[in-house]
Amino acid sequence: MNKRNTTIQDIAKAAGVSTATVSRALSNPELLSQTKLLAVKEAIKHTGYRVNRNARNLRKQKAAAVLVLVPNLGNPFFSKILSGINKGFSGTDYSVLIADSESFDDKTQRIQNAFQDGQIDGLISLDGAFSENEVAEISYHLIDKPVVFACEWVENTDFSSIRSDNDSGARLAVQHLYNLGHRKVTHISGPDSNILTKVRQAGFLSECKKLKLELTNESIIRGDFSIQAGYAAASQILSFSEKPTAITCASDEIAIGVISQLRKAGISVPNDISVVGFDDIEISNTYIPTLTTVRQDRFELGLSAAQSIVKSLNNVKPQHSIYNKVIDVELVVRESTAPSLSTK
Amino acid sequence: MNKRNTTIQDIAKAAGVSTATVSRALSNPELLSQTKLLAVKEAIKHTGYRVNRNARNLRKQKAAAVLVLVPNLGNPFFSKILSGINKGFSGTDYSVLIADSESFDDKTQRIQNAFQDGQIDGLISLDGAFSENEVAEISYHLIDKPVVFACEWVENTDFSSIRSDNDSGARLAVQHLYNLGHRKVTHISGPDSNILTKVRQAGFLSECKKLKLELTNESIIRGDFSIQAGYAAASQILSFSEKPTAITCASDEIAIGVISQLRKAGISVPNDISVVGFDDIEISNTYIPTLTTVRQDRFELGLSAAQSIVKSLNNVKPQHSIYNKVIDVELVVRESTAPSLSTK
DNA sequence: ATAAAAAATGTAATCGATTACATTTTTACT
DNA sequence: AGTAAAAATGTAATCGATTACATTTTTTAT
Repeated sequence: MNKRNTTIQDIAKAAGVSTATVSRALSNPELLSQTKLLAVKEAIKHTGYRVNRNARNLRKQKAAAVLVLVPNLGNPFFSKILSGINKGFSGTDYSVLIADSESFDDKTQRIQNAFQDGQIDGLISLDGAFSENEVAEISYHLIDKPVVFACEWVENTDFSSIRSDNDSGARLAVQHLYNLGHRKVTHISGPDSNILTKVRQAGFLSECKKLKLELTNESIIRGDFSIQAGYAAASQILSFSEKPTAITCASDEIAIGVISQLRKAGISVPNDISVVGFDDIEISNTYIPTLTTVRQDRFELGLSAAQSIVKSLNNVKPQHSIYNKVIDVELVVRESTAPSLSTK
Repeated sequence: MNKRNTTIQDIAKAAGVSTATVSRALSNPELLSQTKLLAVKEAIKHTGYRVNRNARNLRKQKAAAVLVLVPNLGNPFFSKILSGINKGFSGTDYSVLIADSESFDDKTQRIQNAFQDGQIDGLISLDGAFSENEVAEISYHLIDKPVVFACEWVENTDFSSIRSDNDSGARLAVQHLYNLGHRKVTHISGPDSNILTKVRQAGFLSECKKLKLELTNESIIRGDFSIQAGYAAASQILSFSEKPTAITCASDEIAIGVISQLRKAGISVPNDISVVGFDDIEISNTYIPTLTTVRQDRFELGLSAAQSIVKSLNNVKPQHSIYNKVIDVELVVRESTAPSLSTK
């Protein structure tokens, strides 16, 4: 009933070898003679033996696990990234732990603890909202531990990161609208402190200047990435004396909020105003109208992050090379944008 | 540089006590005298000592982790459930491991291995697609390990489960349409083998009978839960000689697909046909028209599942009581349903 | 004041694998 | 054949905590 676990000792006995040999069969089979290796394998198959992770990790001072820090697990935006991360670790023997930034007060402490407890070997953070202090703490305590940011990142730091080409994305949106004849474009951006907000907004402004589009203090509306922010922004736009003919948004959710709110006010997208989103989330292809947007490959983002961690974890000597990868984005033209009326 | 970890030995020395005392201070402080307890606490604070999880788990034969099996991590439907699960484990010292059913061939094997390796103490499965054989395997090998299904479940088994009241949900939808005067209703269901499909479909049929609504072989259209299934179903409906005046769907995604496709064919929702969804996913409140749907509380589903696992894990003697919880659903009336024309 | 019971603390075995080091066996070369 | 080098294997210490059991200290009751 209360049968003891099969251990390496049992296998050793069954195969007529020492425990060292069994252990080698497990992790360095090339060191063994065919005879013994076979004997051990046979014994293992026979008993259904599996190595005890805790024992191995204790001895090896490893965790065989990686923590993924998600800013808000409830937000579906992250699911595709998680899926990519999972894919990246499948086939390795790392487990993926998930934690929600929102669920604890002191992120830094929590991360440090996890490392120190021997719970994790590496960190993937989808959350770029770290203060200077926090970054300093992490850098100091986690030297030689692999940390990579995916999607978001922290400015002016030495952490590796995988990100989309947000700048190009913002520019592509403006160019597309420009080509459709639009000359008055407004950008609805994300929360001030967010790095994605900054980059996309900068890209927008820079491209507008390049194309000599008029810029006023009504050219940028601040929000967050939510549908509600879209509602609010739309209401603001409705109050402008001179309305834009097109809008670029920092997220698809904003775009959807905007479209829905504009429609309530009797303004049709794309007939009256064109709208471009950012992300290409699931619904964008089914919303009415379907959404012209900048696609970022969230799966790839997660996959690359995972692969980069696996790589540095497999290097015997922890190499400190910072790895930055920028993933191309793509403009997906759908129904929410149309030629500007003024030029028609 | 290569400083050894602070261990319980160091604390013992610093506090002038034995390692046993330190260990007790950690897990059973009530056994100690104030003096010693304080001394140990002081030493711990001073050194920033943290217990090594692997050592503790090895000795205790625990993992302090739980596996969450997700049918498809990329599907945003699950994110809110995950969020609830995470909440349920926050404040405990269990970690949450995540795995994607899709990413491995042999689910059962994978689960068993994780348990056997000492990687996990319990399992939450959001995936109800287990064959009889698989269930038998799991039941046999995982007696006394807490396993709970959330959202989906497996019929005729002794596993605990947390589920929404899918039957009531399906009935509420029909009643709502009935009250609006609809007498010809079609149900678009999910994949045949899926348990949610079965229950919601049964509820639909039963309620139709109860209300004496006409049922034909066009009353149920088979699909899966996707937007694409909605497209396909809409096309089929368009080909019916006698079209329904209302449609209930096994998911919001289906509903959105249907609405979008119907609109392309010039049929307006809700003016020509009413549509009810199921789930109340994020977009439902912003889609155009906003979606009348049956809300299931996904966060609560995850939270309850986590809590039930924590409870059985904390019981010293593994109790085998099967825990089944059914969570109420709620009909959320929005714009996609309207009184039937024929009765107006 | 003393025996018995209860509380506090300590000693050392234990969980199950890995690996440094030692030893034996095999191979290669003169 | 004899020896050095290489390969294979074994012995036993080790990772860091927990806990059974033993011992000491304190409390309680007579």
